[in-house]
Amino acid sequence: MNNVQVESLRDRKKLQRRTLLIEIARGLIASKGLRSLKIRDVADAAGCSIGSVYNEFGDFDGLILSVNRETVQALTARLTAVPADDPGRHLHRLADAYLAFAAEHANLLRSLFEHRMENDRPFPEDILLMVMKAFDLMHAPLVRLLPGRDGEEVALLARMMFSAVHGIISLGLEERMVAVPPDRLREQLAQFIDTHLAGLGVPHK
Amino acid sequence: MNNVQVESLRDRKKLQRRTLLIEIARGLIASKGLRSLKIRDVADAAGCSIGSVYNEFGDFDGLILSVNRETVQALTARLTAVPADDPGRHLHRLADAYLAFAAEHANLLRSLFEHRMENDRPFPEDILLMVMKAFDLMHAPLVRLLPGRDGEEVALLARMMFSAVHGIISLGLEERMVAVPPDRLREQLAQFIDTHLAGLGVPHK
DNA sequence: TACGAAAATGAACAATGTTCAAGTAGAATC
DNA sequence: GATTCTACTTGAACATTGTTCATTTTCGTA
Repeated sequence: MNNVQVESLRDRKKLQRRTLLIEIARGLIASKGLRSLKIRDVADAAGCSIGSVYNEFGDFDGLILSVNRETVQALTARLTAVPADDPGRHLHRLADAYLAFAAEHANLLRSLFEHRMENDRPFPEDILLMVMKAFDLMHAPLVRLLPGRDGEEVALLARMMFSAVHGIISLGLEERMVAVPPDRLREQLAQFIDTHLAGLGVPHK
Repeated sequence: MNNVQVESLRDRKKLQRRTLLIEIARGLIASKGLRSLKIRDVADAAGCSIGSVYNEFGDFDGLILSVNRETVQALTARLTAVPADDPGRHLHRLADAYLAFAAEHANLLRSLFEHRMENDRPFPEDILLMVMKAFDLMHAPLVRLLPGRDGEEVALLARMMFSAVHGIISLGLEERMVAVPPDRLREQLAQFIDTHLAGLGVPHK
């Protein structure tokens, strides 16, 4: 069997529209929040019928998940691009990058972390893995900063630090809860990481 | 004017039903998640009409907010009841209490933090204040542990620590993201607080 | 060109939040 | 106790929005 398919006109148009639909949905979520996203608005903006959206994504959740998938990909790409020179600086930069992404795409990140599936359907494995991979990015620098410590301990520590940073950022940016200005948040995150590293016995430069 | 109203039969029934409706809505949110809450289910379970729910809460958001209001009250009560003897132990107990509450009422806490209002309506002031007050509970022990430090600095630190604890717990309990067992989380939180205090220069007992 | 598979369509349906005209029950007045 | 008035209750009807599917259209292939 030949898996190298010739890209037909049909395939090209299909992919093009899929991309367009995700693009439109992302724009709507980003600007007005997940709760305001409507299938009909997406279909209208894309100039196609509601049925085509269903044909492409199965259901509403499918569309949302496709947007969320790309969100976590974009986040991971951004975090992965952070230079990994000095491990201490690496941690700070990871936190900064996360903050910048969260500030720019607050609603998209909320959609990723807060969206619940209909009827307890399982959360897609691939998105879960990508989130885990993002969580793990603090692992490498922590290993370098804490040589000799138990491997699993450091892994848990990495996940915990990431969760802490996530909490500080997501509550910090929550407008309804008197948001801290991003610059102020940036300082706080830096202080948080320094303090925590000091507590772990890492000498400060 | 006399504000001491005689409690009429009408008032008593009204309050009784209001309480019942909130009770039912809370039970449904707690057991099946906010997304599964339906006005008709609530009205049916309470043995009244849909219209009466509207009459009492204005709209769907009103009902949800009433449940959330009681959730934050219950949380605050629980955190306030924590003994405040030694400031270090106080911090640990606050985190433990938060964890216990979150583990017992995961869906209610999600409803409190994740529910978005329709059409950008403002978040109710009183709930905001109660959440802020809960955040502030870490302030007093930190002041005792860090005498001589700038007041505003400590206030920000308290909010940051609370946010970090919130992040560790809420991501840690997220089943879809491979939840950490509560006992394991408890250890991690204790370690987190100890490490952070050490980093702040607080001598460990 | 003719045929068949795949996709697109949108009317109809289902679920669910919301409104409101009409009815009912409790309070107030006599 | 009867009457009147006010406030509450009701549920049918409506509006919004996710979902389905028979029909039509489009595209690849023989």
